[in-house]
Amino acid sequence: MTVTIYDVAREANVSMATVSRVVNGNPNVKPTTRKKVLATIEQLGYRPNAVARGLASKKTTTIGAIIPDISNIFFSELARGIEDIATMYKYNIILSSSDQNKDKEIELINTMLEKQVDGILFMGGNITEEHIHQFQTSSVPVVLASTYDPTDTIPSVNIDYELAAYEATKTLIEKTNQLPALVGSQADTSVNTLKTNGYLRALKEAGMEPNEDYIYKGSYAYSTGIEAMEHFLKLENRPASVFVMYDEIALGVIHGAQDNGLNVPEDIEVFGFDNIRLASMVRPKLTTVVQPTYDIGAVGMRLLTKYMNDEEVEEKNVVLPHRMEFRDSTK
Amino acid sequence: MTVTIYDVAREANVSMATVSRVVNGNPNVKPTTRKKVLATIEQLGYRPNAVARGLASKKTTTIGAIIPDISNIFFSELARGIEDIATMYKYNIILSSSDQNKDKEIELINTMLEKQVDGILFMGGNITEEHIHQFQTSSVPVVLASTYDPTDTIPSVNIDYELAAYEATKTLIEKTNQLPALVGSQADTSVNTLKTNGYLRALKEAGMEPNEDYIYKGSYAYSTGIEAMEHFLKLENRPASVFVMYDEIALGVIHGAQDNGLNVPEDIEVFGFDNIRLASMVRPKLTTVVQPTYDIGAVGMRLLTKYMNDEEVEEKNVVLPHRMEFRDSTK
DNA sequence: GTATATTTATGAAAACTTTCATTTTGTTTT
DNA sequence: AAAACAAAATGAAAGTTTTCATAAATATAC
Repeated sequence: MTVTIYDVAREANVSMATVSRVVNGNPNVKPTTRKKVLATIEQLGYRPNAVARGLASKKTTTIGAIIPDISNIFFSELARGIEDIATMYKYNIILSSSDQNKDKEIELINTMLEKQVDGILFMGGNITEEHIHQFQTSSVPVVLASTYDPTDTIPSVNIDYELAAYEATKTLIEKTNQLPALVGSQADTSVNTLKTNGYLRALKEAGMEPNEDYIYKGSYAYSTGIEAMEHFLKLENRPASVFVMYDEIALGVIHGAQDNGLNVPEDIEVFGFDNIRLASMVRPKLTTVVQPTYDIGAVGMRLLTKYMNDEEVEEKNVVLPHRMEFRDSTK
Repeated sequence: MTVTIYDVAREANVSMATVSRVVNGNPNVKPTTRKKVLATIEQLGYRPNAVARGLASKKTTTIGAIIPDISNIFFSELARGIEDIATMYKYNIILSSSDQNKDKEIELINTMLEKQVDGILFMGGNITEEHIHQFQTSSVPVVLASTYDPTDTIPSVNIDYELAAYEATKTLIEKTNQLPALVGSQADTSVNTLKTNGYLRALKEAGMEPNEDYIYKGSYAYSTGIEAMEHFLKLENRPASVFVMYDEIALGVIHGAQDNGLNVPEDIEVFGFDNIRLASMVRPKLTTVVQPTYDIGAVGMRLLTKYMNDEEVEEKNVVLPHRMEFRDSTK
């Protein structure tokens, strides 16, 4: 039914090996033979079977990408960075969302290894010892993207989340001379921890004591920002500024303020994190930490290709630059 | 190096066939044998090779998804719908962005067929005869999602875009008694055509003539909305309302109006399309056509599983319901 | 206890391509 | 024309699993 390399070989009066060479562009084929084989391929409508090729060559030209949630605007942009570079290097991507659920993450890693991917790009929440063990015993290279491994064992691409959060918080302190609030996600992920640490470090450096009332953590969602603002407004003294760990939540904070009659930034300043596309699609436009989202994916993928091709890698743990973009949600 | 089914068979003193049966849950294995095999598998760390399995069984439990742009918030939500159902049925997804470029689309279809996917979920721009020919000669089933095939040849999941655009436009006409403007994407895609047709039909029915000055089409981008608004404000008479073919562009329209001192909806009413998450993350919240984005993906994937399992399909071309959600960008 | 049916296990073939060692063909040199 | 060399082509193995026809073992019926 389906045409195989064997059919082509028979029809063109050559061996399978020759057909294989023609298909793969190996130069050791006489031009006339190549022409004949190509014609037969065309005529028979032969299409190489990548599964058989994968079995024979032990290369699938497919990589696995494990991502917390593809419908999340941050990760979908990151995914696009991965994809563009993957396409450039002729790889396909098996993409799966893990919801940062550890069991699902481990399961996905195993499924991908069974499918014989040539490499894995992992974006996750918390890297546990079990993760590291999986990665280290993996038969193919693994690269982390936007995912912090405290042991720096696994190759990775990140920004300095702690530093960025520190800088943003420090800026708010300098602007207002008051204790900034912190709003974020309560999920137990390394990135969350780092951002919180940066916030605390800036406070400490300014001689400020953290105030529990000024820290609000909920789910990773716009609504968390609304809730946070409602919480702050119930307080005797509401904060003069808020550092928000994610832009999407920051939008909620802004709207929570506005919906309660406050003006941003006059009454309260808001500092976001990520610079998702929405950040400048909102009024006032959001001041935020710019993270090169697309590039994290692209550089991560490029790093993975280096490992897959056994190229020399000069920097195993890449830290990309971040910066603060001052827009209209801060004074 | 890697342990194969053969190693397990030898070590457990059974045949490969028996190991295969244990791995695949075939009941024709004596419990004691199963236990022994399982123990050997555990001990040797055997992991089935899905590529070899795919070659032998002619099933890869992988489907291909071709999507215009994974970083687009609409498609990433659709992708999540696909993924959740795919996971439910134990399929993995090879996901690729086509940028609605026809050559790339065709190339991706071929790559995926070479990789022996069990089915293809296609989201694209314009379905040409070449597409249809590809799909019809494909060895595996194909389902279209949010992609209109004028010939209704290929199974598909959509909403009635023409009707939805008609209804939205009609609503604006009834509210304002004036000619609504149209803002959208100029890309030559079937969905764009359908929406434009719906707009024109509502005009015609109200006895209104389309006015070129009131139609602004640009790229699929927030900035197009800003530009459109600037264009309208240069006109002698600016429109009283705008039907926008995509929410993201509609946000641009709203901000373009606001940045020029207009109030929405008092000075100009804005009607969007899609109901992306951002629609209610903006002030004023966007009135829009609600499209069940996630469900289009989920239903599309479910439909594909039916074709892959040779199940009976009662409805080849599924049309999901849409509705209008009135929020604050219309009076 | 034999015959029959059922369950369990097996060996070999099939799936399709790449790879590698080897042979054949063709060209150049002397 | 023989020898040496390079280019082109080949055959067979390897890769790992599923599948199918068949065999062996066990259970059931008479």
